Amino acid sequence: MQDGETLTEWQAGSSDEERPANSREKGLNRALHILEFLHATQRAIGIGELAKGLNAPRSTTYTLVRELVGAGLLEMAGDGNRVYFGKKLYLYGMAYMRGNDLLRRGRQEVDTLSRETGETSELCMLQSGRYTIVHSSPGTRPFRISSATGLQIPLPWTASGRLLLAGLERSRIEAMISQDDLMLPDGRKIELDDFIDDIAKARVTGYCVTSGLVDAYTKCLAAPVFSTPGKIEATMCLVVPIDTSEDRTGELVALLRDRAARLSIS
Amino acid sequence: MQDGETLTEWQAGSSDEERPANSREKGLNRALHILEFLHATQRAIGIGELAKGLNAPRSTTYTLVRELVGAGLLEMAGDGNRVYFGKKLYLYGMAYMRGNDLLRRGRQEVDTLSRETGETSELCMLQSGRYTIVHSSPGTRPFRISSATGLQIPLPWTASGRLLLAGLERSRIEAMISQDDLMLPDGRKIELDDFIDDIAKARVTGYCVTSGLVDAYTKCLAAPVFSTPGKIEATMCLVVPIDTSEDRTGELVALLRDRAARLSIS
DNA sequence: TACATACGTCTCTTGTAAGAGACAATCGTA
DNA sequence: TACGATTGTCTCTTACAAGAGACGTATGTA
Repeated sequence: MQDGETLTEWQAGSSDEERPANSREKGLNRALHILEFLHATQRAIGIGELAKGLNAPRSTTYTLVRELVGAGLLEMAGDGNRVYFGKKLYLYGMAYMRGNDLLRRGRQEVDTLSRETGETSELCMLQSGRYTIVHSSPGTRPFRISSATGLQIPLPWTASGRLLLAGLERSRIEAMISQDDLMLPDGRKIELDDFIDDIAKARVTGYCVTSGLVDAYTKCLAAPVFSTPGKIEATMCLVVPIDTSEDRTGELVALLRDRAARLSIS
Repeated sequence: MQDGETLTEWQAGSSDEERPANSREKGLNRALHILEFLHATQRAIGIGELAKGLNAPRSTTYTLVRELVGAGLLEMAGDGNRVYFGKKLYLYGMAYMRGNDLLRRGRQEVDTLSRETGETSELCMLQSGRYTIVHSSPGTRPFRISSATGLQIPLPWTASGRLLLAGLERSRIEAMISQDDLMLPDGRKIELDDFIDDIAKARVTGYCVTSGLVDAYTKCLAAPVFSTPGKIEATMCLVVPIDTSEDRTGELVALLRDRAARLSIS
């Protein structure tokens, strides 16, 4: 996990946060931080460790955890003094899914697409300014490139990222992308201008393909899902081996665009 | 929905709440109430209406909703001034599921069971003292008895309820059951003593069947899922037409118990 | 046995967030 | 056009929650 400094960065959504001092913090905010922290760690964690990770006072953390456990948003994990997400969050999440056509149908499309093609398929969305894998279905390859639901990746590293930002003004895009985001895992740096060009291009062609960005072995194909005409709400994407032939890539893109379009009709 | 009075009853989990007065309420609690309220209504709702429903001050409600929307736990629904659950809750919920073997495997078992039998199948758990359908799979009957995930039903109305309470002391059971819970939808009343007898019986036999409780047309078969030996963590259940033959019922119970036991090995 | 860390609970103070209520804007409807 | 109802924002006060820190206990390890 990151050190204390980065704490403020993955705060809740709203981009323009005022930072008066390290004075007292509202309980609700602390609680939201706790959830966000658990989402990042992806496993149960001790309360002390939690307090340290958030640099929140221990006493406050104990109180909050107790309240959240009481409400069912958190649960004490098996061994006794660790906490993780609770059943209530699962129930709320399912309720969200039920009320959200795009998500519900998108999951199905992704599942069938990966079954049909044998490739890893994903449904992606913009979530508080970050690229997020909302649902993914593994594919049948021996070396499958798995990526967990909820994983967040810098926008410039992905084909979907280029589509999700299509239609936004340059200034909004700049605000969303940090210098770190432009640095690929292997050390290469993407130029902001190139990235913005890519976005414009993706917007026109209606799809996007990137090769060897997140890792050296995969290609990423993405197609937009529209909510209202012109507004890209999500993307469907396929993650395939980088040596996939031109022909097959073309076929897959066509299929992908078709399925994504089907989702858009909503 | 209920009137303002019932508000205090479906508070967060902890059973023993002190109620000093209707003085100031903590922000976090208000927020938890909002989530609980949305879970009950199952649809987007206006902020004013929300404030009224919770009898919370309007100004506070606006502030909290803004914060929760910012954090992604809530989203403004399509038309503009209604709120409902947000993407974050879905992501947290999926994370919970991923970290929870019982739930993950339970969902699969339920799905296959309903496919194999053609009957509606459910995975149920005790959630903050209430019987909760955690996952359900429709079954293939023309008149299927559907019941949404997250639905909460009084414990005495169900076969699963009898199993989930097995092993608790009488006093704890009494504390969990209100007079309303003992009143069936058709007006009949279950005697608390009968209910507790049923629980003891279910505990011994290792399954439970109830007929025509929630409605006049269905029978409910349930089998326990153990986390640690002796501790019932969940139940699997089948909802079948009330005129299902003795023989078939027996077969189904056997199958159900087998599957539930398989889940227990965890 | 002593020492250093971590855990969970409690008490007390004070900075601040919850809430009352006023305000302007936007409805519908008579 | 006048009306009542609803919506979203803002200001100001004070009741109260966030936090510092002490305490007792349970670890591990030298």
